Amino acid sequence: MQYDPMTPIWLQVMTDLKTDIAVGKRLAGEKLPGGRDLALAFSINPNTAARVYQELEKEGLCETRRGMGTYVTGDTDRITALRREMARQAADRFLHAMEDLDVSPQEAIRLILKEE
Amino acid sequence: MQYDPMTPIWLQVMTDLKTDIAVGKRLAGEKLPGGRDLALAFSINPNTAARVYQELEKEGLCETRRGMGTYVTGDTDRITALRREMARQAADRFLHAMEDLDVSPQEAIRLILKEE
DNA sequence: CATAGTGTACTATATACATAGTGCACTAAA
DNA sequence: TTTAGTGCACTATGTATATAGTACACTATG
Repeated sequence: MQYDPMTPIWLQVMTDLKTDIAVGKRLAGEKLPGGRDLALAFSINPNTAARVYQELEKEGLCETRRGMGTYVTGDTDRITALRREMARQAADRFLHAMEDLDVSPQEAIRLILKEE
Repeated sequence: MQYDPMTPIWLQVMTDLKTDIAVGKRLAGEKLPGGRDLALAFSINPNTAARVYQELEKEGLCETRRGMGTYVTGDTDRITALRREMARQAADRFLHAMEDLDVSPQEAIRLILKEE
């Protein structure tokens, strides 16, 4: 995984894990890698890995139990909502950019269909 | 203008100016605000404003003449290409997000048409 | 109990970002 | 020539990020 130098690494790894959870690549209740293992897997510092889990927990997407590890939340409704939120957010960002660039919705659709 | 704390301010202001240039709100050859005025207009530090113009110049979107100020490039082809680039980039980012979230192109179109 | 795996809390260093402030050189115009 | 506007080059401070390294406490298991 290569990182965008303009975005905090913890945020990029967090987004990656969020996506995995949203699409079921990481299941509800599943144990996530330990902080040190996550650091190895993503080639980051253990401190940064800890930050990732802290932020995920703030959003109610995982639960940390001291001495045991970090687990994906068991709240399946939360996970279902997450995927909708992330898709909606991406769409809104795209629409906003199109608006700023004076690109019509029709032309925007043509863009995502690669009919350039 | 309010800033996203996760993104460098110079990049956000730069994107704002790029968009203005792309859609013709700032015309080719037009004089841009002086560094100190830009700082006032965007509520940023003059040093940060200078950074914005430096980065814009790196992308060939403006030209700086010492003692005179900074001007939008006269290269209209470059400006025309800019709008296409920015739109294409936004579309690609959106498509990539949809792919990660296992959202089909059809559903993606429904999202940007707000048919949820 | 001893151990491995784990989360957590520190110290320390380096870099980027954003701010504030000062000063100087260049350009055009009064 | 004087002035205003401008780009540019500094110093300095504070914060966030990311790294490295160390240490400690908790949990489950052998």
